[in-house]
Amino acid sequence: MNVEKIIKTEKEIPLESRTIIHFMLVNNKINEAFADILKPYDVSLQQFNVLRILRGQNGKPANLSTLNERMVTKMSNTTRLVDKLILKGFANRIVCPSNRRKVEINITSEGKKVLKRMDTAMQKAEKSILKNISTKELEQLNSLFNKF
Amino acid sequence: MNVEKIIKTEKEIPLESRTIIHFMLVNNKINEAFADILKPYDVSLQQFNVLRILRGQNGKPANLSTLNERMVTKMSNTTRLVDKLILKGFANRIVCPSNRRKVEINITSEGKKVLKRMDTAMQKAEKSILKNISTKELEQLNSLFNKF
DNA sequence: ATACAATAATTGTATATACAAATGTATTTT
DNA sequence: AAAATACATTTGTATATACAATTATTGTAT
Repeated sequence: MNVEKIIKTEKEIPLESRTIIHFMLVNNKINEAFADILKPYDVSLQQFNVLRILRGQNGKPANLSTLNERMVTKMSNTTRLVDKLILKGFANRIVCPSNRRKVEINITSEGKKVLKRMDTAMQKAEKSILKNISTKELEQLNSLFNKF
Repeated sequence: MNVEKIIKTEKEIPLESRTIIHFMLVNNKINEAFADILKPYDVSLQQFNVLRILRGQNGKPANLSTLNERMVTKMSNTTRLVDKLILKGFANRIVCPSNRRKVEINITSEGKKVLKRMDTAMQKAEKSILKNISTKELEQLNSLFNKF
């Protein structure tokens, strides 16, 4: 992935800016790859992320603030994201009996079923994205990312 | 930046997935920092990017496909992005006389003026984002990103 | 017990983005 | 020259996301 070629510039980009642009380019590539995988299932990457969180609860319902805390990309309208999952039959939502301000969200069995299929496809995509990166390099990336 | 802490999970995340999640977390952080800087100017990161491309043209007008080629984050509706810039008085657009299918987009002097101020603020943000990263590490990141 | 503040989620509204279809123009083929 | 194709952009429509205001419920202070 060559930055200058992709954004078609002849100018020398300062190392700092170049790194950030590079960062964004790789991130876009990853996001597009994942979005492509998820498209047939009609869920966004964020919706997929929430489904995984819900499954990870092992039956214990999640409320909105829990979801927000755990989402990789936090966002300012989880209510509507969950609306979409419910509409698709992948989740359900009831008012929390012990605290009627809260809400209890669960993944449905249909949601689990579809998520399982998505998982397989997503793992394949992950492998493909990282096919040129060695374990040592993955560790390097992680420790560099820690500095941000 | 600790992945497990941020997404509040106790489970061990496989190195591959962890790297990608880490990637996204850092990217989100960068995007938020930049968005915060740009918010007072009422432009999005993509709009800022297009303004910079327009300025980089040095008076030579750009058409939509040129913009699309050079944008860091390509998107499927550059017409409307440019609409917004025109609405804000930062750009103008005329039909290309030599090929009436095309369009000629230029940055206005108002656009240049505001962009100059944004640049200063954005550079500060960039510095702050990278404050813990050495030159050597920046080079490492770039060469690792090349593998994607 | 009432008033006030804090918490949790929802709703309204605006902008951003994705994608397909449509429009208008230029080029190529027959 | 007319028809077909290719090109460049725009428009319609749907979804996604951001942010502020609102609603409903609970907790706290007087």
